[in-house]
Amino acid sequence: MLGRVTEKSDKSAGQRAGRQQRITDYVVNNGSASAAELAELTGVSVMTVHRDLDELARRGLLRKFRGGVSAQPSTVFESNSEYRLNANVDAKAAIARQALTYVEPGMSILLDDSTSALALAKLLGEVTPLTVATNYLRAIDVLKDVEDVRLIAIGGDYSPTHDAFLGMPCLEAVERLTVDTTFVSTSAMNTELTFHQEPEIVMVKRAMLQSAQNRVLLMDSSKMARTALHRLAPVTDYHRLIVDSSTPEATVEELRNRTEVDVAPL
Amino acid sequence: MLGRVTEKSDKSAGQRAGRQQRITDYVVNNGSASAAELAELTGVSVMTVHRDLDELARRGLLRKFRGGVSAQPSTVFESNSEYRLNANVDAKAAIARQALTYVEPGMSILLDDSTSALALAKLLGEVTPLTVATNYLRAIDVLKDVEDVRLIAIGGDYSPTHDAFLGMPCLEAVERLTVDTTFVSTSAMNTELTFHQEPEIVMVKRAMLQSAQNRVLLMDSSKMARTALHRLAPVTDYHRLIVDSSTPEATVEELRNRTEVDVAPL
DNA sequence: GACTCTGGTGTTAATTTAACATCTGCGACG
DNA sequence: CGTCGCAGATGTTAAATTAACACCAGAGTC
Repeated sequence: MLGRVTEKSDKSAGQRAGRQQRITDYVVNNGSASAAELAELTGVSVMTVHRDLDELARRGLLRKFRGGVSAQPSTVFESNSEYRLNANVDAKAAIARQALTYVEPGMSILLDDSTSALALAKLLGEVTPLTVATNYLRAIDVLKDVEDVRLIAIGGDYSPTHDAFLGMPCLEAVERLTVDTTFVSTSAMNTELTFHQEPEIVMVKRAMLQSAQNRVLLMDSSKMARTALHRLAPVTDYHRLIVDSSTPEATVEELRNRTEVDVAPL
Repeated sequence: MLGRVTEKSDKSAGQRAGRQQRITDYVVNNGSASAAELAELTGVSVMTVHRDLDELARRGLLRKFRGGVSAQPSTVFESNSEYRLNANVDAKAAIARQALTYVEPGMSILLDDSTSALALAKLLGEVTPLTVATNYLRAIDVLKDVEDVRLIAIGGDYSPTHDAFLGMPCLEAVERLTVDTTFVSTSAMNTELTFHQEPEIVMVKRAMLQSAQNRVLLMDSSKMARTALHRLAPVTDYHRLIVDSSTPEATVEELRNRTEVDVAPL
């Protein structure tokens, strides 16, 4: 408690974010860690570590248990909103750019709570006027100030890990809509099926697909050749599939047997 | 730890159930209590009280927080499987008896996770052969040994508070069935609508109603003139409503404007 | 009768938490 | 320009909770 003065004096405010990042990295690397261990690592009291861990656990990055914390199983970690936002940004941007070619002024579209859909949302200002419905809070934040976009927020139970509105209220709201095109993404797919590990999310995505004339699936190559517990829909249910350019050629060929496939140019 | 010998010696085994009952009563009366307080009351160690409280909380009877436990809000408490089993047994039995008149040999029926449906399950051996599907574990236990009843268990995520299988797997299983008659109950209704406070349950009941040619609602009078957060279905969606004889005559008349109503004789 | 086995309980030490205390910027205000 | 108070982050302390182990009584086995 005395050898810490040097650390504290350099910039006493706002170190919290950095410390939490350091904690997260350490735990993800080691699989788990005790509170005392992390206090040692960060040079801060055990109490403060606990406060950090509470926050990180609430955000869905780590899992807390008596004796310390552990990293989330990868499926959970990767479905976390914060994590996803930083993964494959270039591929997602390219996919979104390609998807934009299917958006025309005057259309109504539905976006799910995926980072790919968010990337698309950021481009939608280019083809106004539009009507856009989504349950993804980040997309809502992006779209709310765009001129000539009629934004319909789909409400529901707020989920902190997804930063989105889910549950039955969401399902009912989606079921009452019919749009021209739905753009969705998901966390896992192979050449036959799309999957997701969370049943709540599956139900929302299914409802969204049902509510559209046209269904477009946005998938960056990191999701390919993976499965998850719950089946979402067969690939043939989508009218079009947009993938990024690092998707294996063989996979693309396989997919072309099932539906239209666009490879988004970088 | 020494003045307790008398208590321990009278019958050292199996006192756990009684003690937990005493704890539950005390907490429900007082609204809340501390672990130390309950240790004093029951004459066991704080550790043992904690173990009891863990179990009671897991069963959904009490809510645990740091510093003690509190009673569940009444809506939660009343939707608890254990509680419901002991409420209005006579009315439920009479309703079940009446409902049985709509069951004929050879039919396929669907039962939800209600005590009324359980009461009906207990009578089904009288009109075999039957095909019975349910997601309620207690009903499964009742039916599994009945001769000439083909029992279809509807699986899903197990919910300890309901003692039933719910969630998406359950929904999908129900959607794949079509039965002659569904018997359901719910926790609240007025003369126009039926309600339930839990969205998961609402979805399951709705799916069950969809899967049936014939929909029968079983309601004892304690559920009348109450509402809950989520709407389940309008009264007109049910083909028949069976109530107990202590339902107010005016209410029965109102309901008769909307659908067929049977008042079950005691 | 001695043995094991199991389930319930008590004891202890470590962990976690709530509540309070302290410190540090930072803006308002005189 | 000082200082007042406020808000946010952190440390301190005492109490609550827990895991792990120890203990005991009854049921069954040999």
